[in-house]
Amino acid sequence: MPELPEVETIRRDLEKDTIGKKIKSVVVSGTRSVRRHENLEDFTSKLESHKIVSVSRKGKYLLIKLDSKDVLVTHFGMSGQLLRIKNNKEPMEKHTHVVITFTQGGQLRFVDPRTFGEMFVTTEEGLTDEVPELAHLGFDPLDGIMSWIAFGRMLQARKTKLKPLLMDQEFVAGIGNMYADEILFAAGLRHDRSSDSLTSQEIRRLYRSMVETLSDAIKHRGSSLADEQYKDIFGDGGEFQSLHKVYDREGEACRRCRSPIVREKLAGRSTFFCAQCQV
DNA sequence: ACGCCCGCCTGTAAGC
DNA sequence: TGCTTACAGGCGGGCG
Repeated sequence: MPELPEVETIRRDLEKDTIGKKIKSVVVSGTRSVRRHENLEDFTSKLESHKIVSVSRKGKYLLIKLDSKDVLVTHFGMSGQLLRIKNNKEPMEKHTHVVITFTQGGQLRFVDPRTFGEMFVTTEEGLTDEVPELAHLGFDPLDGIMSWIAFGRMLQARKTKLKPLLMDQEFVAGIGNMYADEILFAAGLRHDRSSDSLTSQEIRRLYRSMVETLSDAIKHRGSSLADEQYKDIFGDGGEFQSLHKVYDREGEACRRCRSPIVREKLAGRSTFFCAQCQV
């Protein structure tokens, strides 16, 4: 499940190797991955014969900007992958939904078994005017430093449980179920603590844990778990899962206090935490 | 405003 | 062994 660290890893790799490339053709199969356009022609024609000028990211959204001022937006959902293919003749992976071929040779392929992900093209202005999910995104935790006082005010302004708040893309962009658990462990805070109950020390710890956990995860090229199948553009997994403190470690010893990691179901989602270390 | 549930999907794994 | 069922979750929408 690509969250901020995984999308950032994809972004950095694409930036190194697709800028300046010109799109020759785009082939879409099925109706699930490109669903915002009235017709597929509208999607493909906005991409074909245009050059990639930059690759950026907002939260979990990948933004590939073109020389036409249009932007190809990719959201990975649960199982989306963007694969950089050097040889166009390589056999298609199952669940390949979009194939972008470059004039210089090579392809980008969007593969997505669960089809929660999507691709669409909008204008640069459209990112803030026409796509509410993007326009309403909260701050990016790695995009500049926020004072912990400002962060504390934001927490105070809400009276909600910490975990759902961290996962609220309108509050802070890019954190999903997995990194929310890791961040809360690092901060020593329980998932169900109310956001307006934190001491100033806890606010600082939460802010620092958020930035450090996400940065560390990027250094290790994200997390790949058995069933979530995150892969980078080369088809390789990340390395951060081996450094997880709580996520997917039910019953295993807490790396800090040795008590078993607890798993709870909340709103249909798994939450992993240490009942000793998190208060 | 908040918390929770559902539906959308398919691959994997547990259960019978 | 083989079938069926449960489970994983991002996110929008709906409900209490």
